[in-house]
Amino acid sequence: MVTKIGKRRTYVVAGFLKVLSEINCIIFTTKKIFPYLSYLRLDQMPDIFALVDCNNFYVSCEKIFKPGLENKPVVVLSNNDGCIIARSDESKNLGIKMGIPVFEISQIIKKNKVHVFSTNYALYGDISERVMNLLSEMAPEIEIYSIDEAFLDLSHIPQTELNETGRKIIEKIKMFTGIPVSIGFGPTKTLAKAANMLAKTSKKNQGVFSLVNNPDAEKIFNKIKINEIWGIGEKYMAFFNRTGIMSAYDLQHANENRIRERLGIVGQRLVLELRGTVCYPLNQNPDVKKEICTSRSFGHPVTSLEELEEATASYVAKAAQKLRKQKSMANSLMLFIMTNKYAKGPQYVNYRIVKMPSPTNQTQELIHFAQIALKRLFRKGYYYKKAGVIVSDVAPSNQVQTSIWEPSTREKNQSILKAVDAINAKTGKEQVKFAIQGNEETWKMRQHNLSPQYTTRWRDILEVNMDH
DNA sequence: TCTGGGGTCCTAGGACCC
DNA sequence: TCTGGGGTCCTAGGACCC
Repeated sequence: MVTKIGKRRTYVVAGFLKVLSEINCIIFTTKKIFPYLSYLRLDQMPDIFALVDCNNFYVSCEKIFKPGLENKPVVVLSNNDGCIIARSDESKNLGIKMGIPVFEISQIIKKNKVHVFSTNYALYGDISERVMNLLSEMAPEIEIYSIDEAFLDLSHIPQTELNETGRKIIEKIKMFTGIPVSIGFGPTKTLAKAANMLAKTSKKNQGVFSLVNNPDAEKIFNKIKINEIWGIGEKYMAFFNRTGIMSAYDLQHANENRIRERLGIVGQRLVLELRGTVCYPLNQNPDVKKEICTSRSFGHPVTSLEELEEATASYVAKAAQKLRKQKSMANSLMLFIMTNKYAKGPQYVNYRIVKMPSPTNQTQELIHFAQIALKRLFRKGYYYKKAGVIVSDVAPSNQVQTSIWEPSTREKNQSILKAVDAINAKTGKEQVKFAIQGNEETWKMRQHNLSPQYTTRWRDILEVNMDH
């Protein structure tokens, strides 16, 4: 009798899967006719997602090479030494909030001897790569989601071994890179994210938490506040609070169709993911960017066209180099300049979009178009604070349509730029650049507390004194 | 008197993320 | 004195086509 039921079950499950795969085909062909079905993505759905997140990543990177910072309050600042963008636990306990301008808490910093670092992307980027390489070895599929986070497909791990696997991963990352990480498991990305938050917030979880068939799910979801859920920001929170949806539990049991009416497909996916239905599969090659932005605030207010020309040319050069690195070309370029929105003086914000005659990734050409845009944008008599360039409509170089308007100098310039990129990559900075980028860099951002590039520049590598 | 209907593509802006 | 930077996806509406 028992075996019969067992067999029958298997049959039922197999039949269900078959139906599912058929639905899958139908959905792909009819998605356009029934867009409301588009939340269903039945291709490659892992059963168990893990989210690995580095704890206080930038601060942890600084700590690797300065063991004396252990148990001390540490913060890392944004570009231009403007805002707090990373905090050690000790700094969090001092009440230092994420994202606030550093001058607002100068008293707290002084009084508690908080260690302050300028942002050091060269270092963080390199450490990140090491962490991600290790993670790739430990899972069949991985999606690098940000500089300090990755989703793993751990469907092959038995549920009973999840916690142990999590602890092993933590140990390995710590041992090989010195970076502490936390891990959350869940049947969807949204739930893995939530589990990760719980892994971090409770000491007794020791950095690992699973929401895969968790028997206390109801109690746990009741405690998760609506704004703690991945994908819910200020506006959505306001909407949910108005409708009386305050916790993850409330949202799980909300009327899906009503949410869909008000928040569209994004809202509906939130509900489904919380219920355990995968709407966001693992995305394994998100690397090629669709647009590339380079923008900076200036260290000092800028008034002259010449300085703006230098600064924007430098930003364009960076963007062009990123384009070449991912083997892409851009069809369109956007340039913007703005005054300091916090200052009292007259304000000016403007942008200009240039459609280029043929797609390119050559610095010279892009600078040329940016300069045209800048001359049209520029107004005398303002104190400019920030400028930036965004190249968009990006396509792979080998798929680009050639045009009869293509400059005849392309090929020659291509080899020049190749050499420039090679030299600059080797020295780790802009050793070779275009004359218009200037040399003074009077506009350059402030970075008063920059740590050395321990892992990416020869002269910054630590020396160990064997005498002690 | 009376003026279609269905579709695609593009873009700007909004919302979110780290 | 001082207030970051770099992305993605979705949607509504306009332009355009037949």
